[in-house]
Amino acid sequence: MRLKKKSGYHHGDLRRTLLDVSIAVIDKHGVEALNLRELAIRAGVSSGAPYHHFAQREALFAAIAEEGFGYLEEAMIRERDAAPDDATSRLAALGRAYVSFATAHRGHFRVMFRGDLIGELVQAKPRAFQLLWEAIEDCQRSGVAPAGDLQPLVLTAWSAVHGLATLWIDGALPYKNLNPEHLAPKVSNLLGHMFAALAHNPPSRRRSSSRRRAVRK
Amino acid sequence: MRLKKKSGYHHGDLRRTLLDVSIAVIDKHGVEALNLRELAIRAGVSSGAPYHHFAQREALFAAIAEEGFGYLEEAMIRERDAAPDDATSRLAALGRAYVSFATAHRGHFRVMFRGDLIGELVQAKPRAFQLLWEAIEDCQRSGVAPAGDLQPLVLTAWSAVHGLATLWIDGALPYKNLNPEHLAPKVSNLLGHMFAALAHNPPSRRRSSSRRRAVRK
DNA sequence: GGCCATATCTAAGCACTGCTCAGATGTGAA
DNA sequence: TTCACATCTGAGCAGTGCTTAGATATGGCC
Repeated sequence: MRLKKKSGYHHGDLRRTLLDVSIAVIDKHGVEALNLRELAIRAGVSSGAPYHHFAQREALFAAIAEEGFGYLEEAMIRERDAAPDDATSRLAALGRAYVSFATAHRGHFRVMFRGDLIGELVQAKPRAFQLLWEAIEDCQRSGVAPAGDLQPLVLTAWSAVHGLATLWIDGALPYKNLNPEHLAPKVSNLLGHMFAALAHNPPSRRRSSSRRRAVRK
Repeated sequence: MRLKKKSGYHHGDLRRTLLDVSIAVIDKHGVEALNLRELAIRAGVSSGAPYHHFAQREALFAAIAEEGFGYLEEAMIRERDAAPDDATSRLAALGRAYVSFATAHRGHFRVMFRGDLIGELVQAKPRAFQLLWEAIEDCQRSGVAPAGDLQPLVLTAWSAVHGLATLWIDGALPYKNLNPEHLAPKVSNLLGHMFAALAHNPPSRRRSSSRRRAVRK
């Protein structure tokens, strides 16, 4: 990870190298572990050099986030268009793509949704959201999502995939020895099936069927 | 936020004060903004004093996280036991409690699930998870959750509420002017209804009903 | 009350950050 | 070849987390 050093003085493509090394470090050790001095050394350059490409640390993060949102959108579109030609499958494909992206590009994802927000430098964010929105709209049109307000549906779907990705990346899942490539399809498919089931069987129809629950505590 | 200063020298309850000030700062400005020197000043104490209560910054975070997981569990139990006496309502109550806790205690929540993991100092984490697990098990017994493997159901439910909380706290939701007290019940209820619907209408029964979707792009 | 082991706090200082800046060094166009 | 410009160097500043020697208060003991 000490890319193309063209001459002794001018680096060649320092900007790209800084991004790549940063992403690798963040992927392995988290955002807070990124150190500009060490970053410069790894890129084979002096401590002040990075500041000619990124005014502050935050600017570096913003660039990584922007790149990440682009990749995410591409991945979602790719998987959606490769899925079987029904609305439920396409929705599930978007979900799979979201989680797959997050786990395959932890470095990007961590920066994209880091809690201590940067400010809204990133504009690509809503596009992934819109893909989901459209997919669920398609589900409604096909009768495989509940009719009515879209917002709760979209929010639930997005929250589910985002939560799964986040929990996995943060190592918060109590299931050890379980890979996300296995989990993501399960959750995504379940979500698709649940939308369809609720569309065919709205809650008012089975109000009576909830029996007393079993013992607790 | 400069609590009980008993004498000039000994503080009185510096440990508690440090925790409270930290939580307030993290709530407002994020984890990275917490500065031990400024923290000491705000607590009315010299820069070295905090280290007699927390060996390192991480130890402070660990204490906050531990406290947070305790509060979370309490809140979930409280809301569950106050809910109507059917499995679906109780599951929804747990979800509401999770999101409500996160938004009402941003400081705690941010530390509890901060990406750059601390190490597994915190043992309370699995308990909130277990509450969810048991609630969904109850739903299965009452016939208001799909039969079969629990894991995808639990994972989906947890991911949904965790994702919603996370997206909200990080300010990533494209809906501005919308409060989580409104969102959380919607998503939680939807989840409960979807579990019930899928239990009554498993996917195999309506394989044929997904029609062609509408135009795209 | 007086004494002292102990917990608590102070303040100086070390190593390491993010960031700045004056000046050195290449590069490409004229 | 010349020179305006982009790029990089390296020293240095201010602000971190953390350490440590020594000062100060507290509570149990007689």
